[in-house]
Amino acid sequence: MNISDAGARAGLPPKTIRYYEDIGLVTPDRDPNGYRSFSDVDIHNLTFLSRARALGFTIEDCRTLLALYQDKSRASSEVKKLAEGHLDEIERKIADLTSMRDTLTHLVHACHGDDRPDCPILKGLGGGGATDDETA
Amino acid sequence: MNISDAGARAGLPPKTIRYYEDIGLVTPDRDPNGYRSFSDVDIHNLTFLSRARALGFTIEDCRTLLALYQDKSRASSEVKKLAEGHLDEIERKIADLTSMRDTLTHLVHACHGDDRPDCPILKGLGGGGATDDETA
DNA sequence: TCTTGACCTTCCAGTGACTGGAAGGGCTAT
DNA sequence: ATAGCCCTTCCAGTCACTGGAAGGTCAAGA
Repeated sequence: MNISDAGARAGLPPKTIRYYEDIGLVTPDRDPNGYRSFSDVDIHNLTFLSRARALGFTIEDCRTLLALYQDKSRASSEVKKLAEGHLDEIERKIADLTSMRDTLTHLVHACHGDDRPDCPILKGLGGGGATDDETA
Repeated sequence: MNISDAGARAGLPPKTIRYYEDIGLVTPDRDPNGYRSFSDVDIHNLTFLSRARALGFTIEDCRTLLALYQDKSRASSEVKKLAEGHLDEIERKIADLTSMRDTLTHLVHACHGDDRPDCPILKGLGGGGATDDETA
């Protein structure tokens, strides 16, 4: 199967698949004309990678996960440990973003947003964080 | 003031400040020996940038915000529009991460995590998403 | 005076995970 | 033969820094 069809099945653009080959995540055969030829196993592995990436695992995590996937004698604890570590990372990112959102929501709500220059958002960024009267 | 002290006040590493100068966000004076010399206004602008970056605004957004900050006749609606756009982006990221977290949490909970090879996490990534018995 | 150590300077390269584009070759249908 | 689409490789760019090398400056201490 050609790279476009493989990509359509795995849910990945051809460019990304070439990149994955570059960094050694997949090793498709080649047809006599030099075209990559993807087997069912290749497609399967690409789909695995696509899903793992969609869950936010880094490429290096994906490399490890794929190796564990192919190692029929792996310990599930290894997979779980990796997944839990990633879960922690996701939680941390959500917490960071939520904190940003809360601060920004506060500032946006305080800004009337008309054609006058007075702006609590800019005050919040430049000043000490007060939105109107700092002498309270 | 030297770059290290300026960085300490603004909450930015010297490297980052040099980078900000490279891309034209700040333009500190120079002492006769070639060292950068940061005025109070420079520190203020750097602090503004540091806070805006901490809220997740891109560098280009920061450039725009800084220009609006310095333009005493800006319309607050422009600032608000930019902030709301960024807020939408943050919400989208939180939604993406939350979806990842939910899926991953489900998989992690289904995995016993011992020294046996059976692993619902890998099954979820490789197979159709089933965690144990697909013939149900 | 000399040296040490901490600062400063510029410039180059690397990060992560692609993505865009150029230049050139292959395949199929008309 | 030609058009149009696919394939190939290779190079450069993204974003916001960050690390490191090579070299200059300055204040304090022996």
